Amino acid sequence: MAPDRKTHCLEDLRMRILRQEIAPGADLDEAAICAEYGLSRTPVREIFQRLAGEGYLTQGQNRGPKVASMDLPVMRMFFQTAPMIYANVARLAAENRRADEIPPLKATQEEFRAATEAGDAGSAALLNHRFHRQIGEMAHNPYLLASLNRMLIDHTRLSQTFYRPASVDETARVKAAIDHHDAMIAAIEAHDADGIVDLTIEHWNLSRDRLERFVTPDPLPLDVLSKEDRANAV
Amino acid sequence: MAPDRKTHCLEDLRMRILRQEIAPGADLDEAAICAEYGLSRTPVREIFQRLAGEGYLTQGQNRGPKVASMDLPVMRMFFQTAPMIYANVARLAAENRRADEIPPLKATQEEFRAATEAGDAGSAALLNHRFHRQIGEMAHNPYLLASLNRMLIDHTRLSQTFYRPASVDETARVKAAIDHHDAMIAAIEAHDADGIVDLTIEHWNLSRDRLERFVTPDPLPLDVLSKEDRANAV
DNA sequence: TGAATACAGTTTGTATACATAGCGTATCCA
DNA sequence: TGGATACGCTATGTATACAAACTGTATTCA
Repeated sequence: MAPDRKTHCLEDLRMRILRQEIAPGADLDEAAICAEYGLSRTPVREIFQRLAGEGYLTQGQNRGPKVASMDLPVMRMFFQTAPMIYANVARLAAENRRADEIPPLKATQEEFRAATEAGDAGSAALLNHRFHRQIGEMAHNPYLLASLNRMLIDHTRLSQTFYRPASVDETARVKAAIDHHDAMIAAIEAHDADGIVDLTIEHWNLSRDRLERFVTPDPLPLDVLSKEDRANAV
Repeated sequence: MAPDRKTHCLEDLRMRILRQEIAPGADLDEAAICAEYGLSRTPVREIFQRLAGEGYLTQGQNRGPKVASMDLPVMRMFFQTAPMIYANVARLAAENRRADEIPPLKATQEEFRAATEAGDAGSAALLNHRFHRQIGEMAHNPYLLASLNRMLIDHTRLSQTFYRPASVDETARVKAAIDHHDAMIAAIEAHDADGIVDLTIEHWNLSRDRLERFVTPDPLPLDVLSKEDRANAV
């Protein structure tokens, strides 16, 4: 059915952007997407509008849509703003959550746990995204939700490498993140606002360390080139 | 030219929603808007998508667009969240503003001053909206800007009565708001982050008092009906 | 009489054809 | 040879026709 194709296109584009399969700053080819998803230009253009509204894309006048970029000034803002938004959203979620919102959150967490254990890094990042989005919705605050959703787009894009642990140390970090989620669910369920703020800050610190290492990785060793090579290099 | 008509339609709908000429919760008639602005359905539908992304409208599946409602739970969140967002945006604006962003802000303020002096309540509310939006953009923080813009939609809708001062006391409040704006411009220009946070809180408190009075007005006098009338009323 | 279903009218969604605007290239002139 | 202009191509924007879905009403059957 047609709406299915449209919904699929929308969600698939979101996913591809979050997984950086479509890189930040890349131009989207309308015709190619029409062909790929079997839709005409009209619904595809509506999808572009929608994704632009959600912060996945930017659109100029008479100019194709571009995937939202992640340049340095914006990244600075990301690290500066994230803890405030995350902590406040979490507090409101603990205060305002409805009982029927708990089971879906737990379900996401189980899927998330399974994906990390299966080593499915891409799915894990997406499920982590969904987990935090669900908490955002439980806050029932449309104003903060707007910020949170934009933060999560960039957070998920940045964290693509996180769930692909390269070392024992990083495996431990992923396990810690899963434990945080469990504790966060418990705190939300118990209406423990102060508790979840602490947990959220802790969770953020874990994430931040990893993200900052990704943004500013260890420098390459200085002596990879022998003196002769360096002399010949120019 | 066509883009002009489209842009005009977009901005005019925004304005009509902000001024509550189209009430919260109202359904929009696609055909009527096409006819009114001389556009076909395609661009009008794109405008709807865009306005939905900005938080002016909500759209359901196979269902016409509705103006975003302002129900009680959301209003609670509004009052709870506004000072945090406003204060943080203002701080960042003072820290990150570029020199070329100051003159447009001053220009808006002059238009705003003129509108209040002319007693043009609708324009004043819209120019106040633009003033705070411009400060939001000067923060150069896309995450917080998303929250701010959504807050300003509801703030402007709520404040429709503000610039239509009914009493000497309220005239004084409007004057105070204008003075706040002047001081805020000076603080931003001076990179005075702490200063503008204080100003912003003060500005918010002024606004909040007025808005809360609008949301919960003084009760009607109890003795409007005489005893006999009440006896006959049922 | 009440409920359920079928049908008509309206509204929403999609496809396609057409119009316009931006962009690169090639050619011509100085 | 360098620059500028004109031409054609591609991509973006708009209009319209068609399809599907929803809504309200009327009719029929229990």
